[in-house]
Amino acid sequence: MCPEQAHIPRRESGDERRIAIAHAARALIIEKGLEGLRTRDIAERVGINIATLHYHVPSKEALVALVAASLRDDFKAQALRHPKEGLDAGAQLRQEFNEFREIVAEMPELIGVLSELVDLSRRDPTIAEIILPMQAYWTGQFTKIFRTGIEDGSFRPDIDPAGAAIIVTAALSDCWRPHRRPSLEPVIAELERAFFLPVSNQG
Amino acid sequence: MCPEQAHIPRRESGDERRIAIAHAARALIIEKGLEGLRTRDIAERVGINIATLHYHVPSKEALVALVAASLRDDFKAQALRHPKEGLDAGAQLRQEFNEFREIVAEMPELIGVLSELVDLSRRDPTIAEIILPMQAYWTGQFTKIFRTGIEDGSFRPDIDPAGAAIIVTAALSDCWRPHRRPSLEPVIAELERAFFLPVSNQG
DNA sequence: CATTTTCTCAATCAAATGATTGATTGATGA
DNA sequence: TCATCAATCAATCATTTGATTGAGAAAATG
Repeated sequence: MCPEQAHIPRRESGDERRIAIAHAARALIIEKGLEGLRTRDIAERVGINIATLHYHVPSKEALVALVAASLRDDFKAQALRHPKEGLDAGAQLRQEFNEFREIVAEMPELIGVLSELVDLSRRDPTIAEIILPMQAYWTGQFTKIFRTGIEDGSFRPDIDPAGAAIIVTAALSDCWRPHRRPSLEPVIAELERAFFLPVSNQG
Repeated sequence: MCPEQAHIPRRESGDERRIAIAHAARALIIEKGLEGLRTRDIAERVGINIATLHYHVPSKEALVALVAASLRDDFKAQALRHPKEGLDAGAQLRQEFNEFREIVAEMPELIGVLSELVDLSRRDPTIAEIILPMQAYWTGQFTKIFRTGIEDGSFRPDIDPAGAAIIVTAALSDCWRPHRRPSLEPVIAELERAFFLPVSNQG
């Protein structure tokens, strides 16, 4: 009767499974690209049958949408972990840079998958609905920071906040790519010089 | 004798066919993404049989490499069309911006396909061998321009040429995406303000 | 305990897809 | 005129791949 079945495949709850599936999918998108993403590979990495995967996530389309939502949740959680109230514009900008450093260090796949899904958004409205607002939010954060920084005189007065925000997010995203990774710090430094007002006694 | 047979399936030379295949593939990569690229679709768009396509390009891998090489050739041709000898650094930078405007206007798919292949380079050494040097060349052009512009005093003296070059290429590439396209001019303007020295009578 | 719900898998399907085969056509040159 | 070769296609193959079916085990519910 074997009261102790050593190998009992621990039964996960639906949410846990879906999170595990999303994370496996993210890793596989980085490894093989969106064009190399296979439901079988995901199931194998999670350690479940393909049918089980389809039980939790009905279709591949839904699966990619799940990945998109998972990115959004991680981004949101990360932003909430670093409140920016009470900081001046300069400190807020440096805070954003630090958050990006943290993402690159702790969730390196996040930016890469995001960039693939931004491309996909061009052709897939379902994904666009999740990804574009997230990207707009990130750019918007920088726009706000630049606006207040111009007002309080810590940034160059002739900055176009929206344009500068695109430059910053584009440059940071670009530095995610492995062959650009070593350039992250020089690029951040150059961004600071490009927007901060030159103050002799700044630091 | 019917000297004009309206429907004769004109027989193309190998090179012509390969060029046509590369262009069809480029268009399809933009429409469906790398993950949606199908050899059948390419053959259909060129107007040939799949077997004929495989006669000219042995495998799908070779086909993507062909696309990469075709991008490189177009880039090279475009660069040669705009000689930069004799221009000062400021004019050279504006010249580069104009070249980019021209690419966006006349070969809008070029930047998009390039960006997909840069991603692919992370996983495919064959593609990396073609694409990364091309990307490095483009960045290198900006690096040189910044170096000379610092020396002749038209640019901010504390610019890090390599970092600034990455910022510029990343920002321009980002503005290729359709939802960013309207931001191209503001971004270019902001890039100029970020690197040119403020001169009251500059024009 | 009985019933229901949740979760899991082996087996299988149907379509998609990259690639090949074997034959045909037209041009070129000897 | 005939042999050769580049270019082309219809038909077909072998896998891959997203998805389904039907059955069963574990947990929750009553």
